[in-house]
Amino acid sequence: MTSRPPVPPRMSDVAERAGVSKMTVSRVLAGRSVSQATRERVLKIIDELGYVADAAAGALSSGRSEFVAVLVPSLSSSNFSDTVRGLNAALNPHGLQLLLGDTDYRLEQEELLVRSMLRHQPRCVALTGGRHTGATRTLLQRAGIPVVEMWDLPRDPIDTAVGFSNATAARAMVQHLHACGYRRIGFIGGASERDRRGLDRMRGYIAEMKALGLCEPRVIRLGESPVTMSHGAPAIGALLEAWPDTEAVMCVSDMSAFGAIMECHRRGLSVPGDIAIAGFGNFEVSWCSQPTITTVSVDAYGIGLRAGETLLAALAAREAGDTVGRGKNAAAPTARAKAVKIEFTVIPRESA
Amino acid sequence: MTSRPPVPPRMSDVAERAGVSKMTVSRVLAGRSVSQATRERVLKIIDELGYVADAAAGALSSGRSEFVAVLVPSLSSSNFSDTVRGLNAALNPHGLQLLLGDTDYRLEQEELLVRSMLRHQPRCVALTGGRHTGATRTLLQRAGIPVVEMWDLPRDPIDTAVGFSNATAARAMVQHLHACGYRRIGFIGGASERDRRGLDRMRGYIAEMKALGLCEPRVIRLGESPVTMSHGAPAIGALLEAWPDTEAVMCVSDMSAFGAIMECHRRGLSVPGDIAIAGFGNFEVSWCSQPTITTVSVDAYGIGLRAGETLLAALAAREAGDTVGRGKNAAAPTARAKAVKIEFTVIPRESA
DNA sequence: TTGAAAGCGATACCAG
DNA sequence: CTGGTATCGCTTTCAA
Repeated sequence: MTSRPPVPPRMSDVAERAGVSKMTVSRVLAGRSVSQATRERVLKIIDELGYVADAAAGALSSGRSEFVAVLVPSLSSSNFSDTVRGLNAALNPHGLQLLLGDTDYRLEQEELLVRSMLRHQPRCVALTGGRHTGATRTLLQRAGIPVVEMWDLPRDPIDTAVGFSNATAARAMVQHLHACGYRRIGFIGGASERDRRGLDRMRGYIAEMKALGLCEPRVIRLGESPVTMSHGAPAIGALLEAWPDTEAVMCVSDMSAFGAIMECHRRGLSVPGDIAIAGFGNFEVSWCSQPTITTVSVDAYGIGLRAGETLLAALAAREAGDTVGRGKNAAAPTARAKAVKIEFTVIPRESA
Repeated sequence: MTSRPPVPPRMSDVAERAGVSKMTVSRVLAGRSVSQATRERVLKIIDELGYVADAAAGALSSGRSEFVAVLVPSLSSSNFSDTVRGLNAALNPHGLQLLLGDTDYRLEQEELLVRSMLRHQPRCVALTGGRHTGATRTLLQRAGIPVVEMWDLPRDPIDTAVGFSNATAARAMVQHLHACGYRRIGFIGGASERDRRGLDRMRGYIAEMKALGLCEPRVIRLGESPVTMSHGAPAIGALLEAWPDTEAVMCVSDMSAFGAIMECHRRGLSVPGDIAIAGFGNFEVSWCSQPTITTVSVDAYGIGLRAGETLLAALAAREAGDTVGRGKNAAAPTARAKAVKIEFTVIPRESA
């Protein structure tokens, strides 16, 4: 007991001390059939030695990792962090480890991250949105692994998709406001071209305003995505300056809506008395604030959960149909590409 | 051109088509000195083939990965997601990839995640808080890699720490409230024993109440961590029921404070007219809400940034002092364990 | 149920 | 600046 070896123990060390072969140790770790006595002995030695198996070696040898590449536009948005939680809830029990990346709403960044994550041979990939660079699509297709696109239902999905139409959801909100009797309705959102879901909501708003024969669209676009609470104040300020007679405002997100409502309070405008304000997302603030905020509820966690399940199903199908192995038939295109539609609901509350 | 091979190309394929050895390809990828002409040719082939290097093989061969294990109690808390952003900002430029884990405030979960992440041979580890299971400490020590504990300044750090004393910060807030003239001050926080930082804030509150000779501590503990906006309403309800003459309330987090303020509005109590309410964390809501919320500002992003820098420094020191190699001298304990103290500030606003 | 041998795909090291 | 060779630590595969 002079000094513990400075090099971490290997599987062969464990095997030696347990008087078995490496393979037996490997089987114990993988939970494969090994006699009860042997298993216990090996486990004991592993514990004594503090042995930690090397995942890189395992991945190289078996040709499969336990990684799932996950890309979201922003980790600070509760929206996407809920989706990540959902993904994790679905995938963790299957021993899969999320490799998380934050694209900052930039497609080039997404491409960079995909490229870098693909180096780890992920079992599958979850992306946000339906737009990607050509290279991203190519990379993913060549990788031949299941892919799911979240939060949108792209016309031409890479593989599978779990989401909803942000445009349709926005139209539903305009319809709701219209049904409430509002006619001069404005929209405030981010200025970034990169936030496709935000843009889709804006487009939905515009389309529905036209469809209902309401006033010309009144759109204010300001600031970066994701819009936060501090977005609302200047945005509604700009809106009211441009169109002082606006009756209702639809915001690209509850965060913005909250900021707008607070600004109205500061200006002595009552909500919805003087002006109605609606949000999007059903974030916690929308039902905790005073007044509570009318919004569109989307199950962000559920999107992650369903996306995870979709990936698991694809992996299972692959296991069944393939001889597995280092991508032998990996090129076989997932012919059963499907889309999972997530429901949304307009939730009328006090603010509109 | 009948059909593209279904198996992804290897480095040897690239080498062959470029008419060079694997080593040259490897050097090109690693950015080491290679003649300009050769480099361009290799790069071109890589692009044509869509070659993606296998990180597992690289890690096995070189004995080092590009992973950094990061564990936070919750990914949904903007607090920790900001810290993660900071870490990423510091580490990404150095080609390091975060391996993110969510412990859900549970030490056993943390241990599980550490164990599983250690299998990937991370270059270093960032943990949240100063309390861990014995096994976690042992695992980390045996791993012999730099470790940083964030958000706390533990008495006996595993290696290094970047944080502040939550108790001291809470005391500062009590002092501020006292200086404002409030005497009957209450505290509302979560009920979970697992949220150490929340507990430390509560302890700081109690200690300072005693130190200032104010009333007996008035503590309400309710709900799980992290406390969210919806925590505040029931919590302040309970507080006012138990001690109706309370003049000021200090909340474990801005989220809770916001919920409490909204509840006061519902009850027709003015803040701070009828009751003062303070938060903790300087979250966005604290300066966007109406009234703005008095709080303690902590640079969550900065904690991540500094933690990342601390890890980078440790890695650099290790490179310099060691012959590197597969953990040869890896056991050499980081004798220069240090702690980085992050400043906090009480920010007086409208609510208190 | 167990073991021996043969790689997995890259990098380190040493020559040239 | 470039190439050959020997691993790296594990799992696969096949035999016993």
